[in-house]
Amino acid sequence: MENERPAAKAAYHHGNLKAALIEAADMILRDHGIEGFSLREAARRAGVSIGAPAHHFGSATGLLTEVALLGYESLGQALNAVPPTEDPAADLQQLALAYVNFALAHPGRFRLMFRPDLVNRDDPRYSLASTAALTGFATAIGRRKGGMAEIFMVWSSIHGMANLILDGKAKYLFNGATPEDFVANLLPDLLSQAWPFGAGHSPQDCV
Amino acid sequence: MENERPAAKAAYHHGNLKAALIEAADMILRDHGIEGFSLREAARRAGVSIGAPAHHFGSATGLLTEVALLGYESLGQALNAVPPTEDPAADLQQLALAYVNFALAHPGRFRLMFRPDLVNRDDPRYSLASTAALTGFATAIGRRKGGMAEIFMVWSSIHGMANLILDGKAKYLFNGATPEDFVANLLPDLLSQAWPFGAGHSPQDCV
DNA sequence: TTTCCATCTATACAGTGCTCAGATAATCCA
DNA sequence: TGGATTATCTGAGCACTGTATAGATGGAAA
Repeated sequence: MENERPAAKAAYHHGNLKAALIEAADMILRDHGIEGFSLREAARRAGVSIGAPAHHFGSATGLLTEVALLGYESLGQALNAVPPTEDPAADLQQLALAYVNFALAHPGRFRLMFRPDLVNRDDPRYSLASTAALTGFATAIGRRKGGMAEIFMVWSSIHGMANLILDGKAKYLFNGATPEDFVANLLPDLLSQAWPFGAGHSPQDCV
Repeated sequence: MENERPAAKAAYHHGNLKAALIEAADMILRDHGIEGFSLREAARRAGVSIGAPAHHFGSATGLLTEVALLGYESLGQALNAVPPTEDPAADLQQLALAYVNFALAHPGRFRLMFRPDLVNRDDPRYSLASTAALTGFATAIGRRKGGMAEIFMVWSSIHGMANLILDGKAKYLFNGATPEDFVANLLPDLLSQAWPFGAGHSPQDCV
């Protein structure tokens, strides 16, 4: 911090501005959410002039696209951290937990990743990062019962949970718990008791 | 149109500005989505000065809150238009269809309704409108298997579908179909085949 | 050393939400 | 009917935003 800023300010050429701006943008998302982001604030945090980001990213969308790519990468890591066991249904439940946990732990990133107006999806890296993050997830579903339709249904369910909780539409489930407590304590029970895709449920019986 | 605008321009007092601004904002959402909205553009469409809306709504959030209230009202109407039958599971499936259909038919409204940063949820009318829109929906779920947890799971599933489709994350299911075609033709099959809450599935077997 | 070029600064423009003094007219009251 | 009150709306101004462009800077290649 204290040994980078002066160097960055002293040097006309930042040296690593692109990475610094991505980092700064990600920090803004963490601190003030997606609505707190501005290209100028990112430039300010990197200790650089207003117009500097344009050279590296072209536009605000360009910078946010990079952050979204990192977001998908970190989501993929969180999902891949769930070790596959012999019980695909239990795995699926753990994956759901990891997905919701990620959304609550990184709401800014998560929201950005699904905002088509803020991210350039024509960037070929976007579809790569997006699918890469969900492949382990998709195969875990496929081990129970394949098909795009099933993957879509499970994903919808998980994604809907994350969004409803994140948007404050599920407060009646919290019982005064913090988001961390909710994911750690309440959500696992909720998933095993009422989630039709998780352990204790047999999708074959349902179809 | 042509007989309202001149009257609105001629008269210093608009006479019905509050309603006109809400209507204008809703039209902006329809035409250009949530990101195309601006308080100034709403004022422009109503043929009124920039500062006029502030008197009626205080802020942009104030105006958007009114639009969100209308949104919940129209969602409630769409869901209540689904007639209850003797088969609660089939009803649930129709409700899911209506929910997703609403989201795709009114993406601007739908997105606004779930944006906590754009809507004033402290307005007591918000929680009223929000819960009122979903009561019929909730009771239909309750007829199958009660409990807040089940309602949350079904809602999550439906809401997740709507969001993933709306955010362009389910294009692989479309097979080149338009959103209208998708809801009319493909989604019903998808729901009856892969949705664990719909007709053809017995939640009792799953639990 | 000198040229070249990527990088960054400075400035300007059009747009935004919000604030506030003042103009306007509808309404209420005598 | 006439006058005062009050809700309504205007217009200008402030601080902020993203983007475009001309020019300054200095590292790197020749």
